Amino acid sequence: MRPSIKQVANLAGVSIATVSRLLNKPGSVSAETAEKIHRSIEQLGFRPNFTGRNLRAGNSRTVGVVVPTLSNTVFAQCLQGIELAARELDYSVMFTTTEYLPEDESAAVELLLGHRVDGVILTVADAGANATLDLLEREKIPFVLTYNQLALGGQGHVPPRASVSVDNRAAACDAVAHLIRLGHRRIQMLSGRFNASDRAIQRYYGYLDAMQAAGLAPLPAIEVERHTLTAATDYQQMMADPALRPTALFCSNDLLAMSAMRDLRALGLRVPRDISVMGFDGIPVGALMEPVLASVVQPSERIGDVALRTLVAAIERGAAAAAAGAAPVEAARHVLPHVVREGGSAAAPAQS
Amino acid sequence: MRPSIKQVANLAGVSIATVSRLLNKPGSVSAETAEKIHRSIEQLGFRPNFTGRNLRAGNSRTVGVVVPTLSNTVFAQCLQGIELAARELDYSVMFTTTEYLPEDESAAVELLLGHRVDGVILTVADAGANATLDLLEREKIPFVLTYNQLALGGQGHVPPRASVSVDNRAAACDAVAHLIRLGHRRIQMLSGRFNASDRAIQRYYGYLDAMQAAGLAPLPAIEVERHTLTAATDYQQMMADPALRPTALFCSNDLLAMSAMRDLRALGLRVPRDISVMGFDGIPVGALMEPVLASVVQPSERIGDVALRTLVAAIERGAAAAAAGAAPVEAARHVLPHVVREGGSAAAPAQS
DNA sequence: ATGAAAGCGCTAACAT
DNA sequence: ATGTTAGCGCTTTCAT
Repeated sequence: MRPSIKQVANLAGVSIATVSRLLNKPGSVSAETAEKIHRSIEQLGFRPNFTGRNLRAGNSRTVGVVVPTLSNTVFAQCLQGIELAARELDYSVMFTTTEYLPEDESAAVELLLGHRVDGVILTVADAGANATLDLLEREKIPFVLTYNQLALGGQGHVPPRASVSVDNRAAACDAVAHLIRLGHRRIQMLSGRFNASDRAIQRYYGYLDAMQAAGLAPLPAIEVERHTLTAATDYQQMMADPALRPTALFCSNDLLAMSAMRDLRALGLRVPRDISVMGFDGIPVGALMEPVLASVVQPSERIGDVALRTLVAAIERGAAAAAAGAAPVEAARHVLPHVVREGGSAAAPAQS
Repeated sequence: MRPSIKQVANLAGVSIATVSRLLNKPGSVSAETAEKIHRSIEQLGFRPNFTGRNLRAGNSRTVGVVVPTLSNTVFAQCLQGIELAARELDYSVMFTTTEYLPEDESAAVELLLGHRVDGVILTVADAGANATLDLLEREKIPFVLTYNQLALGGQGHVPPRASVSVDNRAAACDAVAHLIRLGHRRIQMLSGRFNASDRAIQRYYGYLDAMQAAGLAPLPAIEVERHTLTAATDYQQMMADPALRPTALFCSNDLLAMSAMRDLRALGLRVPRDISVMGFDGIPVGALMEPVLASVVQPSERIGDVALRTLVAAIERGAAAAAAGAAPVEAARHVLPHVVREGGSAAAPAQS
């Protein structure tokens, strides 16, 4: 067993209370006792046990993070932002993945709650009707959504929920507007499964907005399984037939866009000469490619950073409120700015 | 305060021990008591508190993970592999980043040790002489290195350390041999800072091996700050001058390779016509580009998976050993296979 | 300035 | 099959 505060106390010839005091407010211990204790700590290689501390304190200075996957750079960067900020604020991060499976969302959160994390940051498939979020709410655990965007004031009582994201709908609209400005009229949206991502739905709305604003006929979105276009036969047919083929593709995320470009090449089509492609996310590698992947950039690392700070603020506000008696929960809805990155993958359509 | 085992016991009219038993070995509780308790648990929304359990048990079923950054997909994938395996084995993951700063390595590990993680998975700058690893060893906390590769039997007593990686030297050698086979003779290696990555050094040795085996004159590596080639003036000069310019570039990682390709384009050079580029890591997006990024693929997610399983095995072996009295530490050195991915970015050099 | 003691939630002897 | 109790490491009254 590792040395505990007790061994330190024994060795230093003081009570455990004094050791604890030295650790927490060093001012309240006499210089010579402090000296003795420090020596004992050194000698034993003592390290305070957070488990004991947490049990006593009822909080863990740990936040839980739940994201769909780390295979998508977007979430990796977000987690990166969370971790950096957490370290700065002296919080630890417990991390889990859901693989886009809603049932795993609740399991993940259950586990985190078991660990008594002080709060949770999560990206869920659908923030609208979500049992996991309801659970969090029931348990009065502060949480912040990332990427998910809440529909403002739906039917019935929509509880206020904190979130950090871009305005997905407006961002998508800007992206499509960019394509329209380039001269495209037949624009097809390619999307990840709507039921795995409420963002994708918002982005489709943004597509509709832009098309309608320009008086163009919107097309139904083609939903594809994560990055596997080959399975989407309707899509393949559309691409193979010049009459059906759109002049531009708007993809709900960059990975999808890059996969699409690869597939188009396999079909003998050239980007942007034969068809333009625009993505969403603005992952860094997109800017390294040739042509540069046109995309709408969301500040993923910043999203993580803001989410963590928002969460910690809520945690500490909550703790203060618990101490004071009141419990005013206020949910901040952070909408971070997006930027349209123009890129060689989106150009004016060929004259036909 | 959240409901504890005590409230459940009260409500069910049994002792806390009985509740605990139901939770741990349900067989030892009568059907009707179980029924009562379950109802109470349900009613109170009770969830076992791991903190209490951990304090008592002396272990946390949590592993710590320390990687340089999540901005490099390689580490994100590795973490993904770790998380998936951890979830399968019912372990939780506490995660930290070092930003390639050795001093942050120890801080990170200190923090994890404070949380009493049962073991640690880490990628350090230099696994050779590393204070953090020494600390872990002193504390007898099982740990597994990822990506880092230990020099076998160095001078003095080299403690056996577990690691999971590819054979960086052989892999780099294979990559360069591929370039040589294509006809290249003047091959320059571009590398991340050697002092931030012992892998980079191993890969440089691999480069030397391949060059020497082919009777070619190796060039000193050009070390660049993470992905910023623009600052490397010697490199810029070399590229600008056709007489100095190598016919192929071997980069110590894919991000670097992709940055290099971008820069070469800016210089008006075309890949692979004017110069070939080969990377290392085999990140998935490399295969989506055109030309496909030639690279040597290391199975990052698998590295994470194997690391976690190795670690858990060590943890549980350790626990068993502690119970039995003996304490045989055996360090497994997993060398996973790499694969050379040929790609359009590496082709035969132009006749000159 | 320091110590004694209670208790956070839980499990594991040890009774019964 | 169930209850009683001690104790994991720590902080925090309450005394002194």
